[in-house]
This record gives sequence, structure tokens and C-alpha cells, in this order.
Amino acid sequence: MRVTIKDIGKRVGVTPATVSMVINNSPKISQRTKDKVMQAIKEMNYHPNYIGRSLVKGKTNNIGVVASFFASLFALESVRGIEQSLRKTPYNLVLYSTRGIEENERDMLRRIYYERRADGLIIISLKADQEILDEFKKENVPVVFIEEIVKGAPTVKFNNIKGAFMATEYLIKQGRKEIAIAIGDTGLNAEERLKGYKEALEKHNIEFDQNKIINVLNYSFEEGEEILNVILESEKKIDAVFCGAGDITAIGIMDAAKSRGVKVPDDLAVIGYDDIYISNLTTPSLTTIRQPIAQMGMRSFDLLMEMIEGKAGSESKIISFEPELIIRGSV
Amino acid sequence: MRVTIKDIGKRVGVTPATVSMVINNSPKISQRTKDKVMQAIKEMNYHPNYIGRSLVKGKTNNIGVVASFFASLFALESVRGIEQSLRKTPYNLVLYSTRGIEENERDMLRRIYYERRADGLIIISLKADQEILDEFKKENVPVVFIEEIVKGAPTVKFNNIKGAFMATEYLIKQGRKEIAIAIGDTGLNAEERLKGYKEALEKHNIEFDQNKIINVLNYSFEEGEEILNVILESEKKIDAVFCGAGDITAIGIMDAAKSRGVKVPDDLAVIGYDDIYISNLTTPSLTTIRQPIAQMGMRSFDLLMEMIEGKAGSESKIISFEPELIIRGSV
DNA sequence: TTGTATGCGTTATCAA
DNA sequence: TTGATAACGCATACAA
Repeated sequence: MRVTIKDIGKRVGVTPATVSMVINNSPKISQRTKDKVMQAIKEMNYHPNYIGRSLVKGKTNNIGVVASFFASLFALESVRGIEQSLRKTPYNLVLYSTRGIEENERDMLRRIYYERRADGLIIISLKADQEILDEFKKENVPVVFIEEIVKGAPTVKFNNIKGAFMATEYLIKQGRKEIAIAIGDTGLNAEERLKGYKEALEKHNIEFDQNKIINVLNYSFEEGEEILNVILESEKKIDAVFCGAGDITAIGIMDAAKSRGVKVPDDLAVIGYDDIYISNLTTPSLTTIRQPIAQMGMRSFDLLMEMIEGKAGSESKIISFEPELIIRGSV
Repeated sequence: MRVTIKDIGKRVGVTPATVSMVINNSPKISQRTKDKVMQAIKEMNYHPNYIGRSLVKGKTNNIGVVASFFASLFALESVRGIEQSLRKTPYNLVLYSTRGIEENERDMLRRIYYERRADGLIIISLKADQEILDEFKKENVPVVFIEEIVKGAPTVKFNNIKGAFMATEYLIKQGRKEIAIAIGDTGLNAEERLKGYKEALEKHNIEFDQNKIINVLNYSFEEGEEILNVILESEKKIDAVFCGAGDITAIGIMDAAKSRGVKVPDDLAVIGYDDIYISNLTTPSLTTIRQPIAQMGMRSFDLLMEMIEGKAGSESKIISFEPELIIRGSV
């Protein structure tokens, strides 16, 4: 059987309550009893049972991280950052995957919430409806969102507008005139990056051309080839592409260019988004926008801690992380 | 306040015990009571409290994953695989990082164990001493190891001997005679890969030459340059290198070769280990050994489930995953 | 078929 | 300074 405070109490000749007070460093226990109890704890190799403690305290010391999958670079990098911050605290990380099923999200969040599985939640790239958020608030379960903006809770996210702006402006400053953008057509990120692209054009008095938007669907390496085809078949001679869809697709574009005899960056400048590891190793290496994902994960955890400790409110606010332009060989 | 079985009981006019039995689908409850209770559960939006349930059941429905860090490709890929298998089950994943502090490992494992934090443990690339393992057994907490072999518990790992053998033999069959191996000098993996390398040489009657072992320290891209230097300065003219230290270093070797005017594969054949994403995208693309890390994560979780359900014993055994030779352009 | 009583391991309140 | 007792939410053995 496990050793409990009862056993310790019996051994020392005090009640479990006293043992508990010793464990919790109550100031009103005599040094003598303290010593005796501590001694017994060591000798009997006692460790407090988390479950019992949680039940009476109403606190799990768990932080839940919810995402549709833990498979993407983004989700795993976020987890990495969160874990890094969490090391300073007594909290543990519990991963909840909604298995990519959208209807699951509501259920999942509800369950975590009502079943008392976590003291706070970090929700990665998931939408949550107002109703659930209100429930969470009632019970004081703090929530931080990553990348998705929901009214009534803080969001930690990247400044995509600025990232796209920097990329586009850099292309312009390098003398490119006909700049295409390859970007997904759904989601806040794509929207913002398109906005940044437009803003850069506007600032430099280049007219925005709807035809220069190339729609990206699955963000794959293979899709780079299709994108290159669109570029080559374009009416205007495109001399640069900002691939807001990410480095993987950008590298796909470069790869397709190579086999089609299109020289990067001379014939076509390419700039990516993400700065994944490989981007430094391609030929030419990829100029791109770096997002400090892990850092953002850390910040979201820190914020959640502040909320749990009551140092920060749970009102809507956006904490924005600034991207960085990494200049390499593809522009 | 939260809704508990007490509240449900009051509402319906039964005792909490009855409600509990309904929730747990006891066959000896009349359909009428069942219906009424279920109705109330819905209306009052009741969800069972996990903590309470865990306390009485002695079961947390949590699976702990312990690693020194959750930062490496290997650890995160494993988590990904584990999570994938876990989706079919009611279990949740709790991540425990030992923060890279070796003394922490013991403490960490002990705490998880005694504090009843998890029903089972998957330990990634960590050594655990016999003593702790014996404790775990006493309390019936099943443990599965990934990559590290410990007496008294099953291990899921890759067949490194075979992987190295395949790589080396492929080089031999391509007509290479002077084959170097770049490999770390500590750890089971390095040991096994070196063994596979030797076995391939032996099979093809090539004498093993101690001088062809190139010691790798930090598995970095940059280290590739040093390795190439060793190769070029070698007495015998080396015409191939099996980089058992991994693809990143292998790509570093190729990169250094390019800037030194050494042609891959003509002057020097290079073969890596891991098949990371980028290996398909270098010029030339890297021939390498692929390990299905995520799959292995899945298997380790499945095995743990079998142990928890009593379908599998917890005795020492090794489940080995076979690597795959991915032939590309660098050999 | 349902109710009563008890216990899981801990903490907190009140008395002594 | 310590002990007795109740409580957290739930499940189960036994009684009714």
C-alpha cells in the first residue's frame, strides 16, 4: 500500500491533520513535531498524493494545451515554448487534441472545463464561441488564445501585417516591380499578410493588381510547381514572389524554378515565411520572415500564469510578436 | 457552484449513489430512473469531476511522457506518434520534462509515481535505474522505454544495427571501397550503428580500419566541415562516408564538399541517417536511412495500453522497428 | 432496484 | 500547538 499522511501520523503519534500542516509548512507547529514528522516522511518515503490534494483544493496544477492536432510545426513549436516557461513553475502540461474534428472542439473545451482537468487553458489556432468563453469566465478558468482572436480573452499572436509588409518592401527596395503574392484564401493570417503586402505596395506607389494574388490551398512543397506555372503564364512578367504561404511552398517554387531553368533570384526573387530550419540550407538559401514561435509560446504561458495568480485580467487584448526579416540568397 | 451528483440526486429524488450507478451504466437500475437521471444530467449540464473519480478509482486516465526536453525532433516526433494512437482512447497526455538535469530524472519519475499522476509512463531516451523500476513494478505502474534498454521493462527502439548495415552495404554495392563512418562516441545508438557498419564490411570481406571512424561530437551542420577535413586529410583516399550521426551533419558534409570542390557523389558518396524533411531538397538530394519515429511512438503507446489492461506483461523485451533505405542522389 | 454507509488522501475549521 | 471532525466528488459493498 501507498504511504499516506495517516501512516506518518501513526508512526509519529500525531493526527493526519498535523502531518498535513507540517507538509504545508504551517507556522504554528512546534519545531520538535516538525522534525519528527519530517523524519518519518523521509524514512517511509512518503509523497503527497496529487489527486487527494486537488480534490480538496479545487486546483489541479495542470495547464491544458488544446489544438486540433499536435502534428504541425506551429503546434509543436508552441508546445516547446510553453514547456520552456513552465519549467519555472510547479505546473504540468496536458495535451488535448481535438483530433481535427471541429465539433469536437466545443465538447473538448467543455469537458476540460467541467471535469476540472486544468487550471488554465492555452488554445492554439482554434476558434471558440462566445458561449463557452462565458462559461469559462464564470468558473474562473483563464484562457489564452494563440493566433485566434476571440472576444473576452487575450490573444497572443504574430504581427502578420508587418511581416508581409517587410517582405514586400524589401522586394521593392531590391528593385522588383512586378511582385506576386502566394497566399491561402482563408484564415486571419492569410488576410493579414495580404494586407501587409498591399500596404507596402501602396507606400511605394505601386498599384495593387488582383491578378498577382496566387491562391494556395494546401501549403505543400508540391504546390510550388503549380504556383510557378501561374507565375510563368502570367500576362505581366512577374519578377518576384512573396510566398506568404510559408517556406515549404516557397522552397517548392524555387525547386520548380530550377527544373524549368528559371534563375533565382535573377529571374525571379523568392521570399518565404516561417524560417524553417531547412531554409538556410537550400541553394540559393531562402530569404524569409522569421516568427519566434517558441518565444510566443513562452509568453502565452507567462500570461496565463499572471491570470491565474490574478495579476492580469482576462479581458480581450492582443499581444503581438514582431517578425524578423532574414535576408539570404533568394532575393 | 459546480453541479455534482448530489445536485442531480436532489433534483430527481434519488441518492447520489443511484446517480453514480446510472452514470456508470449499472445494469441494475430501472429504465425509468435511468431516464429521469439522464434527463436531469442534460438539463443541469452535469459533467463528472475527474478528480473525485480518480481519487476513488486510483486511476488518473493520464499517460505521462517523460523526456529530458521536449525540444528535439526525436522527442516531438515521438509525442506526435503517441498522441496519434492515444486518440482512440480516453487517455490524456501529460508531458514531464526533466529539464535536462540528470539528477532530476530520479526525482521526476519518483514523483510521478508516488503522487499518482499517471497510470503509465513512456520514457524517452532516459536511463532509469533498477531500483526505481522495481518500485514501479510493486505499484503496478507500467513503463515503456523508448530507445533506452532497461532490465525489467519493455523497450521500443529502432534496429540501428540493421540501418547501418543497409547503408554500408549499399555503399559497397555501389562499388565504394574506402568507406568512412562519422558517428558519436557515446550512447547505445552510436554503438549499434558502428556495429552494423562493421558487420557489412565483414560480410563483404573488407577489412575494418579504425582510422576510418570519425568522431562526431555535437551532431551539428557546422561539424560537417570538420568531418570533411578529416576525410580529405586521411591517408587512404576515402570515397564514401556513412554519416551515422544524422542527416543534418551529413548535409553539412555535402555543403563543405561543395565549397571545397569535392563532387558528391562522384568524388565522395554520402549517406545519412534520419531522413529529415530537408534531405529530399538538397542538391544532390541525400540518400539516407529513414526511421519511422511517429510510428514507433504509436507502438509504444499501444504497448503501454496492453500492459495497463493486463494483456501484456511488463517483462523485459525489445520491440524493434526496422529502418528503411531511402535512395536518392548522394550515393 | 435503490438507499445507507464508508472510504479514497488531503486540507481546513474549530475546539481543546 | 495539536486533535477531532467535516468536506471535496465520486464509487462501491452491503443492506433494505
